[in-house]
Amino acid sequence: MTKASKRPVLNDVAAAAGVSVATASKALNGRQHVNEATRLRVLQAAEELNFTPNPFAQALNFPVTGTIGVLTADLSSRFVLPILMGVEEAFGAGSTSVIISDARNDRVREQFILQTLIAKRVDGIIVLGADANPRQSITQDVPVPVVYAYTPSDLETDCSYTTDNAMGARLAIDHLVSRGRRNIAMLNGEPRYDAAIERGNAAMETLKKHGLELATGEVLYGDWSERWGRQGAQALINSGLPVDGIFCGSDQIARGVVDELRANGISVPHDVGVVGFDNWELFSTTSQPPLTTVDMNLEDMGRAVAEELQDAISGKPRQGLHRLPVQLIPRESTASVARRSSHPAA
Amino acid sequence: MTKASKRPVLNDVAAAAGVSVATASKALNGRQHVNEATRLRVLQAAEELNFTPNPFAQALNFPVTGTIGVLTADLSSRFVLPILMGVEEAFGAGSTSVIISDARNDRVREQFILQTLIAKRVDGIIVLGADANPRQSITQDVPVPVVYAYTPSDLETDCSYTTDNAMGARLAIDHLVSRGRRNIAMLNGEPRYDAAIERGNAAMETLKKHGLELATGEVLYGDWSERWGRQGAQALINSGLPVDGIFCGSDQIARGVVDELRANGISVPHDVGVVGFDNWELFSTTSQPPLTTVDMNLEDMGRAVAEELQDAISGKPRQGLHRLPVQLIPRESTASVARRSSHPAA
DNA sequence: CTGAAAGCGCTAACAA
DNA sequence: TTGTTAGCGCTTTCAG
Repeated sequence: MTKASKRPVLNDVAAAAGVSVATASKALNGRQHVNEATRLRVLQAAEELNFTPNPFAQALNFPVTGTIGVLTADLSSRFVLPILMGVEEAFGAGSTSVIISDARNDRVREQFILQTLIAKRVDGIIVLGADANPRQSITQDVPVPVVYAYTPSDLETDCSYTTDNAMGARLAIDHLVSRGRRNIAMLNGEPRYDAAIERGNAAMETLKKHGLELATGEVLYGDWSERWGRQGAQALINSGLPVDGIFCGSDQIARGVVDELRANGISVPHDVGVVGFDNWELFSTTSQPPLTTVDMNLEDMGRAVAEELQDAISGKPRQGLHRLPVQLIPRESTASVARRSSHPAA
Repeated sequence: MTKASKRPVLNDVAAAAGVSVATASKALNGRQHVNEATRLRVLQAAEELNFTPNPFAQALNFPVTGTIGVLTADLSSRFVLPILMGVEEAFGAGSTSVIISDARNDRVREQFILQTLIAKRVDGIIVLGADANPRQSITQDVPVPVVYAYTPSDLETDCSYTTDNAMGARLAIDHLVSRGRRNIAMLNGEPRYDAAIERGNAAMETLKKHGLELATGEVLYGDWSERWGRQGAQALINSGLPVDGIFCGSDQIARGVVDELRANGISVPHDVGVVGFDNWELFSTTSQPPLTTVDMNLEDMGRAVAEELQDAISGKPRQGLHRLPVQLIPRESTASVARRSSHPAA
């Protein structure tokens, strides 16, 4: 009965190459003062033995450990996942590993997780929220750099990344106007979300720049649901206003709008152009017609945050709130068509 | 300029308590042969200094490292996330940390990730797939225990957990029958998925046990979409068959069915009872009426897999394919109502 | 250019 | 019951 073959350690490599561990170490780590020939021998020995250095032993010699922690407020959130994927991608390629913990919207749990993370000696922490309203800073509770994603910190001295909601609204309105729409309404989400407010205000300002106003005089707030989209559309229809463009606070709202309009014999995009927000493909691409919408590029945000944290860890911290650019995805719900407005009908 | 205060190490605790590191170690780890009084002193010193042991130094002394790896085929999959949350919850409470890596459906990337994980000395690996079709085993490529979740391994000697699709179909059919439905059709997903086949076959068998047959003679296969749900419903209507119950392979299909039936003036559940699969709340609860559906309890699966891996790591490996029970969630789409079938109409 | 030796923080025999 | 000592696997002076 043979003993289970243990993993090779540096000593084994050194022996196989006929050198000391010290030399083997230098050779493998690309240090200088090693004869090129011996370096090659060491490298080859390591290769043959299938040697990988024990990261725990390495960590013992270095101040950084090569792991970072991600603290999510709510893993199941649709916004969190893409960001997480971006983070994962940015770090996964390199040699840092990502420990993910979900606080499940529980403050107590969050504190516990933070303790655990720092006990595990993470080099830095990413705090990942599910909405755009600022949250309480944790930076002072923790001895490592922290970067906030999506949900910014309430401290200006922290480093946060979030979405440029105003830009999204601007793009949406500009797009509708460029498609010849002049009577634009906005069906927004819940006003208790900063994201909704930012989108709403920017929409109004942008219209003003075009010398226009909202068809309804003001932004219509509701919640983020399809149901509200249907209700809102119905209300617009009932109002008798000559609305020819609707900017929605989310794709779900837009989906409801499109369905309701169609149900009332109003053609999208022929009679009314509709723009959504989020590019949640489940809704934006399966809608009939598919939705023009604003994509927040959340995976990019994940990558950006990851790089920011890397920098902070290596001693180049930045501070402030960074708003990442968004992108308009044009689809059929605002396609250019010969329209009523060019030949004003009854 | 004061030097940045280093983290306290065991030595500091020992000094503060006036004992040696050895004693301090024993005291903190609950070993015996320590005077209760000194143990208390050590504990208190540790508390005051806010000491947490360096996990890397600990790992150096133990065969296990306290980290496990999760290899996901596709992090963005709706099925993967709940399982992941279960895993996270099961481990997160304890002291093992979970490293998540997403292969993005890329075999090459998958191999790379595996190398990385074993280089990081994970104690075990969970392979998390996005569908129920067996996948190639990786167990032999890796020196640690592996447990497969959702997507089982193609090796019977591996340990896999997946959904009991047959049970789901059984529950669905039993439920429809118990609600008095006798002319049941099944609109299933894509036949290239084992999950679809298993659900389809079990549905037929269960009907047979009730002395019934599918209203259409056979299972109708399509894809997993709302669109197919609408098409299928339309086809059933056109067929003129007296269908009073429809079992759908997914909630999305069911959603399409319900919408199409309503659009044709057919009442759910009054005229036709509809059962979905997945309990994807986005669809199941917002559908009108809300859907009776089968919940796969994926978070439980995550927990089960986590425990299984724990056991395997501590030397109690199990093998074979485990099918986890599912659960019927009754909602309005099959509510009991005075129905046509009791007073057969024209 | 190479290797012996010390040490990172902790645990575990073994003495005392 | 306690402390001394020797590692775990690796990196890094510092002699040679």
